[in-house]
Amino acid sequence: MKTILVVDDDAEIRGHLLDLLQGEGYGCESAGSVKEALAFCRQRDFDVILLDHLMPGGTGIDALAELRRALPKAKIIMITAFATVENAIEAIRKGAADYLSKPFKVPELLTTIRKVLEEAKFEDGIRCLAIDQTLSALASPIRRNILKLLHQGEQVRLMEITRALGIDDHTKVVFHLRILKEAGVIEQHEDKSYLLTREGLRVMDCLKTLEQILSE
Amino acid sequence: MKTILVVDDDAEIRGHLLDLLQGEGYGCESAGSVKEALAFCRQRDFDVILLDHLMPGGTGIDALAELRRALPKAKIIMITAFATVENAIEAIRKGAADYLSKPFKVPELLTTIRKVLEEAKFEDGIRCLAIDQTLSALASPIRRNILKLLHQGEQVRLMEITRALGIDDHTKVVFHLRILKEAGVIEQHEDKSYLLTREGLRVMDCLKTLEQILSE
DNA sequence: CGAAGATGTGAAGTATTCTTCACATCTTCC
DNA sequence: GGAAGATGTGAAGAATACTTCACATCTTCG
Repeated sequence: MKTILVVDDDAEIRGHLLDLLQGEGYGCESAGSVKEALAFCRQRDFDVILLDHLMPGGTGIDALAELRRALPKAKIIMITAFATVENAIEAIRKGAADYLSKPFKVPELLTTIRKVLEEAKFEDGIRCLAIDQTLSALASPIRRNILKLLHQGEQVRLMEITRALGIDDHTKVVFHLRILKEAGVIEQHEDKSYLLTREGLRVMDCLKTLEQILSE
Repeated sequence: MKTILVVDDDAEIRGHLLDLLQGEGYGCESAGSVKEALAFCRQRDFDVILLDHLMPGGTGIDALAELRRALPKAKIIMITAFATVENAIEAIRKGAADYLSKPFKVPELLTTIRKVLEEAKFEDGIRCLAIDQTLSALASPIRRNILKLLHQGEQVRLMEITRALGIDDHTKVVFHLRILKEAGVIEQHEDKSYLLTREGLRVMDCLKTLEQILSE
């Protein structure tokens, strides 16, 4: 069941939305303040957060950043009474998934929710795919050695890698380089030499941490 | 070439040892104080550290801890003029690889160095094996899902995992659980339920970092 | 006790990944 | 220009990893 957190200071609106959304089969909670919302987010996960733009003690825009930090995977829909383009742009820039202006019609809200949930599903799929590929890439000692070499050497050419690892068949190295390239941890310079991507660099940090964990 | 750092406040002894070890084909540096030694360790790596027990400004025992933190992979051999069992035990407890008492004969020193280098090679092999196993374990989505389940649920039983993942054949889950168990990230309670090991918990942290990296 | 479910083993088959080899193209350097 | 080396592709075979199935044992509960 998908879960939604409604954040609005107006108790009546909260009640309406809760009834409506629960009727649609969503799991719902509501919070009357940003503080309360953050407390909820620390306890449990939500798929969607409906966030009113005008909250007592600061705009919802400030809350947006905090909520996103607390639940990076949650999709946040901003709701505002006074819609301006500027507000909308700012909200989207700060990471809101969508933007609705009051008064909105119920079907409009529901389609918006369905839309962001679809997006979430898609992104989750992508993420899973990416981590799968990255971890598969890291699972081979040969590939980890290649990465270590690139980590030290900055830019290294195919035959340098091949010889450094003491491999006779260079096509074997090509095979593993391709896998690393497809995983996005290495890339190829115009002059054909290989180097770590920014992502690859950070993956190496992670690998180092893992090595430390495993060596107690 | 294997490298050795000699830490002793007596310049004459340092000179002797340096000549001797360089003659044996080791790459050597020497430090007259713990501070100097730490400075070296920050710059570069050593395979072995020869550490005199009695250093001005504190015993070598204190230095031992600091040096080990600076270079976790270096093997430290403590050397002392007044050998006592207590000193030796304390040194080993604090992580010294071996213990020599002055005056020692040259062959004795050399065999000790060779011995700890052999140990290091062995441990390095073990470490490689461990990281290989761990990463292979993480490379399968099914196994990562199992880990996530255990991470949330603390203790979970086989059929709970099987059903939660929507798998019909429980022996498939058994297969993956065995791999996770062999990798040391999960263990089995007496009542047969599975849970993360301490190591597994830390590996999950690492995995979370990786996920964040890959979702930018 | 005995049926139903939980846990697990081992073997056989399937799918994937890895290696090897034959060959193609493109540089580099004399 | 052409020999030598660097880089790469694609296919076939070897090796591993994964799945499935048949079956064994051990709990649990009526």
